[in-house]
Amino acid sequence: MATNTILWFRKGLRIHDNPALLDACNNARHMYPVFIIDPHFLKSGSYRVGVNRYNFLLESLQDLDSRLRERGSRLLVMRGKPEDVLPKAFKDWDVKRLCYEVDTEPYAMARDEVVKSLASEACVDVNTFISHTLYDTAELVKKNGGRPPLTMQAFTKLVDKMGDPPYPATDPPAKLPPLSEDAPGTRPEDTCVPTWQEMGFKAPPSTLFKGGETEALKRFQMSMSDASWVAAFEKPMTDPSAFEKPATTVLSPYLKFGCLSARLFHAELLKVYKQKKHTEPPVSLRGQVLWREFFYTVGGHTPNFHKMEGNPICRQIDWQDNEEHFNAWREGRTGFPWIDAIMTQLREWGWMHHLARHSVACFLTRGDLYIPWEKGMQVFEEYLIDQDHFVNAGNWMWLSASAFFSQYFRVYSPVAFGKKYDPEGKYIRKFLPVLKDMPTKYIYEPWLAPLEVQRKAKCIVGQDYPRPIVDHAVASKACIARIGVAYRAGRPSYAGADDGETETASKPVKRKSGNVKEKKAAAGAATAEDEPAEAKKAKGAKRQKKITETLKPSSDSS
DNA sequence: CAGATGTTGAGGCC
DNA sequence: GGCCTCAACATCTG
Ligand SMILES: Cc1cc2nc3c(=O)[nH]c(=O)nc-3n(C[C@H](O)[C@H](O)[C@H](O)COP(=O)(O)OP(=O)(O)OC[C@H]3O[C@@H](n4cnc5c(N)ncnc54)[C@H](O)[C@@H]3O)c2cc1C
Repeated sequence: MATNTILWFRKGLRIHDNPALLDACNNARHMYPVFIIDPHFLKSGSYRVGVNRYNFLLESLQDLDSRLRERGSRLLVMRGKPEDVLPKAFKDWDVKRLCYEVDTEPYAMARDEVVKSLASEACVDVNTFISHTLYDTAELVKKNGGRPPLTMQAFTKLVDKMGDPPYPATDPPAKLPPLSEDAPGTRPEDTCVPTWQEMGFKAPPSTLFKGGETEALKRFQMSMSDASWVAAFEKPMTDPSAFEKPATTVLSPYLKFGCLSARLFHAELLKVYKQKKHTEPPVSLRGQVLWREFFYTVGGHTPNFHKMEGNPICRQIDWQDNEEHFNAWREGRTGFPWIDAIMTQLREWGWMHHLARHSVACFLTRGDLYIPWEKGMQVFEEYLIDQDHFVNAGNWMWLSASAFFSQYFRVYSPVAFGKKYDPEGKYIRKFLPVLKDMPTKYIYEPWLAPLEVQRKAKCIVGQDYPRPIVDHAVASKACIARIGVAYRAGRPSYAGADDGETETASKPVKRKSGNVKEKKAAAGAATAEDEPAEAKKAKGAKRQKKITETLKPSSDSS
């Protein structure tokens, strides 16, 4: 018997690969596609979202509405809280089934639990579908023995074991079940997509990227159309300073909002890979989609993933907040043009290249300022158009050497790193026009320019552009030393799992400290004197250096 | 338990 | 652009 259904959009702002949409159409007399906006939530200021991402969302809703209209339906943008709006709609529209895509973010899980119980009180069936991620991440965790894998290698193996993810769902019928036009609360003027002004933003959006499924598919097709580029993609080799044409796909905001299906992306990549020799995860383009899946999997199954405290995989480090330094970083006035340009791109575009994010994240945390990674994550949360809870937190832990990555002594230089890609500083000149006439020689270090040069460039350091807030050489050394102390003081609590310990307090590392130095000395001597020249040529011996053991660990007292 | 490896370091050298 | 060294962590493998 035909019934009335609600299709509740939250993420998954698309028509393609949308199993919840198919289910909501199934046997439906009237289907009500709903998106709920809580205007007070936004205005209360407790929600960290800037106008660029918010407007991207509004554009995505607008596009969704037109695509629904092409199919004889339309989007109802309801104002209020889900726990008020939905029960009322159940009654008003005589709804028997609520369909939506699963969202595993903590706040979404809590929200959906409340809605589920309200639906059950109203005798409304709830059908949910996993289509934001490639897999059901809970299944991945189960298959991995009940805990998420914490390295990309382990994760890739696990995914291999799982087999290919579900193929994208079929397209919905050309004609969707219509709304009942006399249904209360559905008048177009009451349910249209608001503007950013109506949502209380004062300044207009400045990003170049337009939201919506139409734009997502266009951009996706564009990226995939160059099969050689797709097949040869190697993430670490891409250029963070490219801005005329970004070096990576910029599909992230579309994947974040579900304007583009990750499964469609993945399936199309496999098609290209069938035809061509290709790179492999983690560096390949498919690898990038797996990184997203990785952070969703770990994040969705780790308590307090977005915090240091109470987070079992996170190193407990004695970060120190410093308001002055933090504000300088956030506002792009650290005095390092490479850093400040990236932070400007963040505010203006809401998107930066992955390695640009590395540069500024490293600088804020383990590289120079020693400020808590959570502070940086919150700034990204406000300004990124692709802000994604688990991905953002996971990458911030990575960069701050708090989880996943532990080579904290490898520090990005706020001067040298950018220069490698963009010796002329085009990227800096683009985002920091105050430096546009600074000679190339000084573009990464304007404080070194003689005053005469600064005058000629119409940019006096300390006046038109700030002096550097730290001496990188000094600051990075201090950071490395300090993190070293924190590392030696304890390990994240998950590490206790091996020997059955599960308490939350970090436990000290058991380690004999004596032998480290001896090894170093011996190895140094060996490389200098004893190594035959041809040994150096050993194929693929990139890191084979520390050669045959001339060192005897014998005298190593315990 | 040593040795290789880990998406993406810098700096020197060729 | 590749290779080496700097100093040095965690994890996997045989
Ligand atoms: C400190 C920091 C914070 C970050 N915060 C976010 C965030 O909030 N949201 C976000 O989507 N990405 C985040 N990233 C990851 C990465 O920088 C972006 O996903 C990527 O730059 C987006 O550009 P793209 O779509 O052109 O990437 P491509 O290289 O074209 O990759 C394709 C897709 O793979 C996924 N992907 C790529 N790299 C990563 C990664 N490292 N982790 C997870 N997924 C990845 C994205 O969905 C991306 O769209 C962050 C990185 C860092 C270092």
